[in-house]
Amino acid sequence: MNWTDERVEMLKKLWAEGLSASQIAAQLGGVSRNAVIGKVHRLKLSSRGRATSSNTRQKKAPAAAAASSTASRSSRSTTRTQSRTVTTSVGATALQVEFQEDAIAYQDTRPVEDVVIPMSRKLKLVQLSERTCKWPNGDPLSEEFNFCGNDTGDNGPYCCYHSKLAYQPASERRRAR
DNA sequence: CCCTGATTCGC
DNA sequence: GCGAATCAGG
Repeated sequence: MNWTDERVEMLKKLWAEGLSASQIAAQLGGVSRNAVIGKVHRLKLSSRGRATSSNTRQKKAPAAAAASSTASRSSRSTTRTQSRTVTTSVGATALQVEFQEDAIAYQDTRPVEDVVIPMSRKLKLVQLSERTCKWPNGDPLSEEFNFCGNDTGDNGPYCCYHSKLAYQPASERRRAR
């Protein structure tokens, strides 16, 4: 994936908007967070406006590591097999997702159905990791679409609440809702 | 642990 | 120029 003008502009825009590198990477698609950061640096538009005054990097010199041409990179124990398949239509006709820097508010105070309706973190389709609830809210085609995003805490792909909804045992069913 | 940006350096 | 690996911090 090469950096076309469009992509670069998108990057600048998103970066200026204050989105994190990973979010930008996800939105652009085809690039990693690191790629974005690297590009940002090359474009010299780091710091994002704010003077990072307290930034006096330079600590370690991994030169030694570089010397080892052998694949001593070892391996990350964590499985990076996430399914970043967020294909939210990028077709020619289908317009890009565009986040529109919408106000991420909306805290509808539902009449509490039974237990407790946890508030979703209203995450865009980004920032979802192995531990964030992937329960979708709303219409995927809508701009309002978002994911719960709460911590899953060993409940699989969903948070505590949503995993119950998702895997209703048929027995515990009925009262819910 | 998860995430963030920052830096280095082989390609 | 690019970006993975790595570092450092929250």
